[in-house]
Amino acid sequence: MDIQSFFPYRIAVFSERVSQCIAQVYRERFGLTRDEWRVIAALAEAGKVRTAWIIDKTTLEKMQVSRAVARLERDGLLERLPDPDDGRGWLLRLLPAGKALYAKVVPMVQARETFLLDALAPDEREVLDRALTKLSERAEVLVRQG
Amino acid sequence: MDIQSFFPYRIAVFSERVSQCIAQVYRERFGLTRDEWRVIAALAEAGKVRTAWIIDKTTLEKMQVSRAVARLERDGLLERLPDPDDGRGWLLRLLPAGKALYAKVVPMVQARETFLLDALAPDEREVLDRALTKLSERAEVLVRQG
DNA sequence: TATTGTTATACTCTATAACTATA
DNA sequence: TATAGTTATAGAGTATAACAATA
Repeated sequence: MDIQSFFPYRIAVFSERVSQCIAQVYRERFGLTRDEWRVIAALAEAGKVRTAWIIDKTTLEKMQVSRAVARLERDGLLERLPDPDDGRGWLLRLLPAGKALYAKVVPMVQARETFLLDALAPDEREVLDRALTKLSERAEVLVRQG
Repeated sequence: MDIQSFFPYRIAVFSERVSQCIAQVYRERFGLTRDEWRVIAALAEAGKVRTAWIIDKTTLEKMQVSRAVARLERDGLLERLPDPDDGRGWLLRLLPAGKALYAKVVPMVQARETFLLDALAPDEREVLDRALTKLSERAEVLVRQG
């Protein structure tokens, strides 16, 4: 077995590199952690939502979301409102400072995504898209079966 | 921007899931860390090599390799021999216990890789392969330019 | 003076679970 | 009894750089 052609290894190295491209923007230029960035990105498209919705959207654990939200609230980027439908939970909403930050980050990371994907022809992009979906389903099967 | 269709996010989630599939084998069943597994896998195909070669093959930092090697040596899985060509370095080689461990892990992780890739038709696999290579090159450009 | 590999240190991240308040 | 979210804590991983030995 050649590790460098082993698919899971290739994906891990590739993913690390792509993540670094994006992290250079949200971390180095805007001081956000990955979790904070994900919470902001999820909130920006949502308006006002419950924590559980964020957890689902971002693929983060409730604990990670809890901590990221605490930091973002402390920094004045979002607010937590009591949930009228469930006294245990909160509704989360970006504040103007959070929206402004998001508006600055998005074009930069989207430019990077575009630069990456421009390496592919439209039909290659389609195949890649479907391949990721199919592989992801199979990976989930394996993870679940242990 | 919808985070769930943002390519770097999709790749990160996908990669995490695939890594988990493989880690279930080498970590949960054989007690290896990711770095230890990479060092063993690289060594297994190489025979006797210098540390620098491992660093190159595994995409790990010299410090991570140094620590993984120290643990693997302590556990009797590999040995370090003085490098006759360079008194600063070492030659690394798997011991029988290391080879035996590798021989047990490989079929299991390869079966998982096969199960994943069987989701794709041969031509899809080719496109995926080329796409990863092209995207990876572009990502490296971005990482380097900062 | 540069390079190989080790060690130190502080920091972040992760995983598990206990805990509170409410349903 | 179960669930939403918080907190505690210990362990693992990460990043930076200092360091000794050798080139």
